[in-house]
Amino acid sequence: MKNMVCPETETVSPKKRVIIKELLVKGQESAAQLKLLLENPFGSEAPLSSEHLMANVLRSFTQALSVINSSSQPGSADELPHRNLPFSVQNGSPAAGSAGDLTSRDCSESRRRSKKVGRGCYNRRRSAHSLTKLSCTTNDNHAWRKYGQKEILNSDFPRSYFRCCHKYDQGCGAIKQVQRDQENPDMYQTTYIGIHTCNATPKATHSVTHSATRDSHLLNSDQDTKVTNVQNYHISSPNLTTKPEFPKEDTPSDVTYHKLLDTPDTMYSCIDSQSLDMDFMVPSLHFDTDFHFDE
DNA sequence: GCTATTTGACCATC
DNA sequence: GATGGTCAAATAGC
Repeated sequence: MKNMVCPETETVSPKKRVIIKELLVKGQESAAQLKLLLENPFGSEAPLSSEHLMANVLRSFTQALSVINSSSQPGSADELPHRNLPFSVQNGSPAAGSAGDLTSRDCSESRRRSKKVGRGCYNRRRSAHSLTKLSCTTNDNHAWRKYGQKEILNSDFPRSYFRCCHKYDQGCGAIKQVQRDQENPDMYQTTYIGIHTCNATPKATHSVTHSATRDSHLLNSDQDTKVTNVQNYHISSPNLTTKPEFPKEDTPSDVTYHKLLDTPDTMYSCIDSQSLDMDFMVPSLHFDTDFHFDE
């Protein structure tokens, strides 16, 4: 959080400054409440549960970051980001799937006319806001659709590419890349790029896709009523996965094979990698997963 | 028949 | 030219 003041904030309008300040203050208050709750879980009189407070923290900072980021967008409106806004607006980073996705959709039109024409009219997402997580599971309770897999140089395991199932129906531009950890094959390195702009709540995702339906007996039988708070990040063993091995490939074809972590979607996907300090937000929390923020 | 996954090809970036 | 990200036809599963 020490780098919270981004260059973009220096160009934002006074109106936005107020909004950003309010959001940050709100987030800080929620974080403080969460800290109290965690320090004294039984004696706390906090009106909200830890997961609600966590969600509030994340929501506040996410919205603040979105406002900051949107200020760098030409023609961006002076208003709070809305969940249903097109990905390009909310995400704030043209490379974070917005330009790429939109142009890809445009290109898909021409692609129908000619297979050879229009390919490659997407942008790489290297500069997109991304978050890398190392975990024994790849499940984040979102509905993802695999769209590619690639052998990576100097890596024993291929990298799988997923995008949100609501890319086309809701324009959600969130994607993620999953790759087994080189040193510890039981662990998965998951990189989240872009943010979820879809309305689908994580729990509802099982009914969205065939794949999710197929695996819903793993997803929703008991986990989604159980795991809703941060304590569930403490996965003690990779053996918790219901499908420990992937016969055909080294990365999961569908993350829903794994036990749920029920991670709040915003935890991964709505964080500006340059300006977030998790320790500031939740100083006493410990996650089994290692968060690593890319540049 | 519909939908998700696989996989080779294409293309942008480095 | 090498590498990585994405597309889309082919295939598989329900």
